[in-house]
Amino acid sequence: MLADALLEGLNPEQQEAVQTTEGPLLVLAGAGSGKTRVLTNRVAWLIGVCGIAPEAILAVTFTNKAAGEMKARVEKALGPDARGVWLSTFHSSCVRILRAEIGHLGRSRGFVIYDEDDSLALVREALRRHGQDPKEEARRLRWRIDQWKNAGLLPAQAAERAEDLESEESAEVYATYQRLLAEANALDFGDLLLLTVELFERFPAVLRHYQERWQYVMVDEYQDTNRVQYRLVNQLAAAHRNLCVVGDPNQSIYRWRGADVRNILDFERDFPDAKVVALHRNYRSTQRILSGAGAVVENNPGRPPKRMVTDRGDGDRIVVYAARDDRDEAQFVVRGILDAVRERGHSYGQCAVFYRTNAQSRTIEEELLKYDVPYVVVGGVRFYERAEVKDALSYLRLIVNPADGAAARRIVNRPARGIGKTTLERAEAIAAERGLPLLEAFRAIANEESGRAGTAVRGFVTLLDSLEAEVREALPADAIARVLDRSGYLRALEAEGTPESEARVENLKELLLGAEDFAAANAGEESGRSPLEQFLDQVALVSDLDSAELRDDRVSLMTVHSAKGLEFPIVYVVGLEEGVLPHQASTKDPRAVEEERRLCYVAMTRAMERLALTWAHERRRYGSRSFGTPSRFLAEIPAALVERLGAPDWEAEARDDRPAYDYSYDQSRGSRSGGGSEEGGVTKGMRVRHPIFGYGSVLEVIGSGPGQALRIRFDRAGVKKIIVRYANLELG
DNA sequence: CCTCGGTGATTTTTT
DNA sequence: ATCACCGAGG
Repeated sequence: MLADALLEGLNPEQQEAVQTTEGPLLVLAGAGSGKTRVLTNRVAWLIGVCGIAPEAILAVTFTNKAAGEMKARVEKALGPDARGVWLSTFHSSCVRILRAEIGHLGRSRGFVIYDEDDSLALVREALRRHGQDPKEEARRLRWRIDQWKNAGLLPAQAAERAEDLESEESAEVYATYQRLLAEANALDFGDLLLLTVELFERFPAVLRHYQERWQYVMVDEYQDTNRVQYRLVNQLAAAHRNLCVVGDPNQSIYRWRGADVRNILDFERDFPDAKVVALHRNYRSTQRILSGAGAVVENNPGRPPKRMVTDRGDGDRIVVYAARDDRDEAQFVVRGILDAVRERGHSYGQCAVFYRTNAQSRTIEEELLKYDVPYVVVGGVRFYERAEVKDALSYLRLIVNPADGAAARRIVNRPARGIGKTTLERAEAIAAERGLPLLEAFRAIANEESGRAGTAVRGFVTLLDSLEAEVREALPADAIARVLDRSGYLRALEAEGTPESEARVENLKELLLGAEDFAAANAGEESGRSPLEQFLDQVALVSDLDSAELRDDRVSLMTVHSAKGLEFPIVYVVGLEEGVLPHQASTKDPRAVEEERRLCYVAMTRAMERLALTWAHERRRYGSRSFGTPSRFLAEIPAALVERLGAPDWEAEARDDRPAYDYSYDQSRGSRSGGGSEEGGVTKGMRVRHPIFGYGSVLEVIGSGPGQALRIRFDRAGVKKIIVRYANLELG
């Protein structure tokens, strides 16, 4: 009976994927092919039909949201029987394992999890200890360390592979960074995975325990796994070899974060006996949308993807709108949405706007506001990364783990209590010298110094001590409330009385509410760790106040990356220009362009009924004006699928090898806007390209009309004075 | 120690 | 345009 229910409504391929429980299985799940349903039904099948113990199943996803969704669906099918399944993200799975086993690596189980900010601060500190200036280096190096970790390289291995002096030095700082992390009893995101893999490698008996436990392993979004995740999955599945991975190479969009699409492409090589099931029936989009998206992604080299088919009918053509500028583009989008809602019975919640970069949301938002269209921007600054929220949490972190230097550094002078840079630096020097945690260094100052600084530090240390006594065993919400009150943080914020400070107070209230919810949801769970500790784990690993983002009565705005996994009846993808999508930074590297193309594919395949792609001739970018040409991806969509709106026939020109529009400043054409007017004229700060000197910035505009000259600082050739009329300059 | 103003850079970001 | 960071001055 349950068996029938679990197969009902599934197509033959989906059924096969659900029923294939033994041995390695690769499910190639194209966009909208009902992948989540297959995964959840497969879990339910294993338990409810095959009689496998829930405890023997591990299913990992990338996001909490995906994990939560699957968990809910499995529980719906099976009831409470499903409880024992480990269904969580890579990172939380690793946290659970490490909380139990990290002792083997000589580390304490009470570790805290550092986010990007904390980790950046620590990289700075590491650089300082190497006598280097942390200014410029820090961001880049943090990135590099992250990449090393994604690739599964510990400092020693990174050093081995260093081919130049700079890499060697970086690897040394990496080693110091790891040491500082250990001293702070902290792990960064990358460590969670890397140390788990290391643990399993060095302690086979520990690995064996988990291998035996998990007879069935499933991985979602396998195309986005990085090398460490790959190793982890292979370690865990090695004994039973019941490994099911699900993914779509065409939706691999996190290469820049260390994801390695080879993981999925080589699955059949890794497991020669693997069964492969391809889900190519699409349940989301109309045929035109599907064919258009497929035609784009087919331009990537490699095995051409299997064409997706749908039974949703042909649908409308894909609209391609050539806008005059970004405002016009936004207007087009908003008018279209208003039309869909007023004339065609759609709700705002069924409409979405996707863009390549967050900065592009501004123009769209302005226009939506103008017409009173309700919207929500998904993503952007994350809740738990807001300064005030991090401040409050840092108090808790420091109370739970006095070794947490990042937390101490953060709150020692927040609210302002007269402990400035000088004092902080002295504390850090003491910490480095005597090998103490930062907080202990502050204690030393409090005990040893009598001056103004000493008094201030004493105040801080006393505050912390009394807070610790009050709060350590408290419930998270109480702890936060007390911290905000006793530290004077809330009072200081309220005293400011600015709109910003009010918003911060609001955020803190939201944090309190979130903490209360957490306490309600997690009452009595897990052993050994205080509610406060559990709460801190949770906020470190949850990207946002989870849900409540997509609302039925609001238009959704988000980056294409955030859109992955979602679907909307009506979709606008804006900014389809060279330099935007594909992004400027990606155009030099063919592999990066391929990823941009997949990004375009992901964006298009989110649409169920109506899809519009827009580009703008002219766009405000970094404050100044820039001119754009239609994205190469637009030309890859067969004309028969497209309805072209807006400005003139760009396609004929785009087929040419030249840019679609020639905005050269030569004598025959003058400036684009007809010369003289400010509209298209050259202004200070503008970026231009000279046929001989290359790119440069305009320092000064001298005169006007035919005699107009420019002083330009060229990136390579220095400052030169150029007569516009003769120079054949291009904007760029 | 705090605040203001100049400087530079500026993709995407599940955890 | 905007934001984060740094250095000079209050």
